Amino acid sequence: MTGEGGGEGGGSPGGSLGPRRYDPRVPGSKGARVTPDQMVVWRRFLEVHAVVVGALEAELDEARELPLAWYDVLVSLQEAPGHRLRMQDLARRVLFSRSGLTRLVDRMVDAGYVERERCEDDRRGTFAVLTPAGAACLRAASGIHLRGVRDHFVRHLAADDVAAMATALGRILAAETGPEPGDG
Amino acid sequence: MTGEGGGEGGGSPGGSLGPRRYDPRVPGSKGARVTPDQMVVWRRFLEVHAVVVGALEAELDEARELPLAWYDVLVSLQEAPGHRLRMQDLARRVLFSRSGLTRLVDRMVDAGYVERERCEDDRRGTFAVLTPAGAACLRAASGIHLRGVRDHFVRHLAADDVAAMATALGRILAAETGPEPGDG
DNA sequence: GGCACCTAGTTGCACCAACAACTACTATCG
DNA sequence: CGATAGTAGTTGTTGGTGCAACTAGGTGCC
Repeated sequence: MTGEGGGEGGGSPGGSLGPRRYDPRVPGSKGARVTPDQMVVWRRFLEVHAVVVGALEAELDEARELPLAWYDVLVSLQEAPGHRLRMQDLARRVLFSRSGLTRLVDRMVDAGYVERERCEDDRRGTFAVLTPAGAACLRAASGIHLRGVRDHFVRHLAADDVAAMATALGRILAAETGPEPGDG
Repeated sequence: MTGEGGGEGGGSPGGSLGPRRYDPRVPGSKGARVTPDQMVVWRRFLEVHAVVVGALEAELDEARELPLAWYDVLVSLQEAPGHRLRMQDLARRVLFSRSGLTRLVDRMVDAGYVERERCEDDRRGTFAVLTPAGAACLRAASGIHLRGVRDHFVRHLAADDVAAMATALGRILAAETGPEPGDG
């Protein structure tokens, strides 16, 4: 999935897209192209993401009727000072659009896990605040989630895998998200 | 983002969830909780996925008006013998549900990239077959996509990163897709 | 102080994906 | 051969997600 569709027709980041003659099965491509080894990593990366996230979602939903997106919101609020976050900041954290977060928070308010609170300093703003019920839900869910992360993901990683991946992924994040790291 | 309250970057664990010695609910593996280092890898994994896939989707859609899911289907068909695949096999490949794939193929048939073909051996079955237009679309798109994979992902990986990640991710896949992962 | 411009959040709308029910076909067993 | 169970694919329905438009409030500039 989302793997190679053939080869690469040359081209540098700023240059023109090149010709379309190539053979994906010839490993002779080199230079700035994506090598087969690199493509294997990319494909496995996608597949692992799909499989592991799918498993975590299923477990969390089965055990607690809790969608993974809800869990993300609960974690973000739990970690925030005062257990509250402006909608926009929360949206950035959980990688949602504003509108998507509005609806998501609507549902979580209905469920009693979150409350909205008017921001006094900036009357445009709204805080999403974790309720006791939300915190309790998170406590109960975190065990399930962490167990899943361990069983489906980190359990298979040796110590040097962890180190190597932390470094490599950190390098990608640093480059892709700009000078400031995405987490702080 | 689907992480947990554990600390990031080896600093203090930001939330009340992290500093737990071990969770008694964790079955049969005392002390084998998720360490902060492991949690960092998991969170970065998720973040990299979101950022890189988002960038690739945007580039492909901007340049070719081609959703990433369409590209995945084109790639799968291109790689298949006879440039055709049974719906079910295709669904497994692109990690879609049966119904989702039916609708997706509907759209791609409308676009002229794919054709349906009755399976003679098993009259229940249907093949999705790549059309010349689909192959042409894929050729044009693959350059953009591969460039994106290189620029946003593999470019940041050293040679031993590639080796380490291929091994580690392969181990996860083998474990998660081999036996039934029905933990819970 | 008033107007243009910006930001925060919500809502209308369209699209997309999954679940479950359904049709069509195949395989198994008596 | 006919009944039952199982498989392949499609369709009805439902829920979630993003873009663009909209409202409300803030900021800068004169």
